[in-house]
Amino acid sequence: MSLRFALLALLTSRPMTGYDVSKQFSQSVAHVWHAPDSQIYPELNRMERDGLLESAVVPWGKKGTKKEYAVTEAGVKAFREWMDSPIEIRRQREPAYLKAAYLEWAEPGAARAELKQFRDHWTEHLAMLEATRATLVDRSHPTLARRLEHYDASEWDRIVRYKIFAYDGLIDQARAAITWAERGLLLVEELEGSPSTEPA
Amino acid sequence: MSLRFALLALLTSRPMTGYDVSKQFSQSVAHVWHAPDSQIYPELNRMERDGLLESAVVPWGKKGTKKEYAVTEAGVKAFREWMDSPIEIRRQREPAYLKAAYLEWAEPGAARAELKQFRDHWTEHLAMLEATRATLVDRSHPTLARRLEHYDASEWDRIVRYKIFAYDGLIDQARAAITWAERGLLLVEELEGSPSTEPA
DNA sequence: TGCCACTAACTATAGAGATAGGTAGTTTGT
DNA sequence: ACAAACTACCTATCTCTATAGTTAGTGGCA
Repeated sequence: MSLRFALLALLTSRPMTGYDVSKQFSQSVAHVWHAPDSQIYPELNRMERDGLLESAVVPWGKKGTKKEYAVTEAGVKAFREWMDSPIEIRRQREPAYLKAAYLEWAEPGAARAELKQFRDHWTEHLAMLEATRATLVDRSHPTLARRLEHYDASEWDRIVRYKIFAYDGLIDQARAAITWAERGLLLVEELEGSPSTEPA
Repeated sequence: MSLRFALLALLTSRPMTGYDVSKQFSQSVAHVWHAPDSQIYPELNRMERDGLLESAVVPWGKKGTKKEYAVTEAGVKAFREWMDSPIEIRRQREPAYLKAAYLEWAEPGAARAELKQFRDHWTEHLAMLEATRATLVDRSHPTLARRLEHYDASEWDRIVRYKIFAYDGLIDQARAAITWAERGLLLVEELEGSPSTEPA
């Protein structure tokens, strides 16, 4: 059910169309919670049906229209309630660690390639996270800027520091993943120097 | 599709009944890939249908029987192929980081409680991981011991070190999560010393 | 003999999520 | 005038996961 609250979180910064939401998602909230637009549109509909959002049809060009969603009071209440409720703990489900545990079954070349792929993915991801973190620190992040408009300047520091805190957590994770993959590469070099032997 | 390969991984150590698998899962592979038995039983059936496993009905007590699954050659082949294929990258989907980014909406008390809950969950999890890691290092881990029987003693070190490597990654993750939660608790103390003010 | 915890093996159902499409209007550049 | 890219909004389908049951035999002990 977190998708619903990720959407509420985003829409508290300003009203948006489904399209806006799906674009914003890939730039900001997605670092924290990813969703494709095939999930976003139906969920927005359901949230409107449940009274958490209200929509206004606004003209777009000559003939076109678009639907802009705004969070209702009930939506704000639901979001606050979720914020105050215990977090759901996610179960471990990460193919990389599963594979790592059985690396004796892999071709040395494949093992190396996979560890590199994993490291490179996280390196890229880390760069994105650090770039976004920087836009939070200097407050140039567009969604953040829109969000701060609703608040008194005395609150800004508090709000921004929570966002940075979230990114710091993600950055730590990414760094840990990269370090781990690099250790893995060294391990494969050490153990698979000669052609691998097969189990009996 | 990783469940299928997690099951294959486990069953390469020795043939097992569905019940064994679901028990073993919670003790070993589950640290790396969690699944409830309502997923395990149907998946084992499908794997048998697909020829990756073969089952033998063995008597149990006076009237009872049980079904023991063993990996077929096709199963070994499928497992090896999966091991050599690129890892699927999981999208970020972690409610804790989502919440952290919007902590200005939470009651200070609730924010503290959640961060503590998160930290305590990971602390517990870390203890379990470290305990399991220790049984790998001294080779007292039962599933590992059964697995090593299929291999020449010269291979043991290699196999064990990959398992330890996987656990090291999980341990790093757990430690990072705990450190992050503790930083969060300090942050909440710093920012929420006085009663929180509401957005305009 | 009766009870209880455990072993064994599921089923049913709903919701979440991934992948892959489709349709129609708008804006921009050539 | 036309194409290409972008905005807007979905739908369909399949698989994956979570939660909560069900049914039946086993082994021990009070």
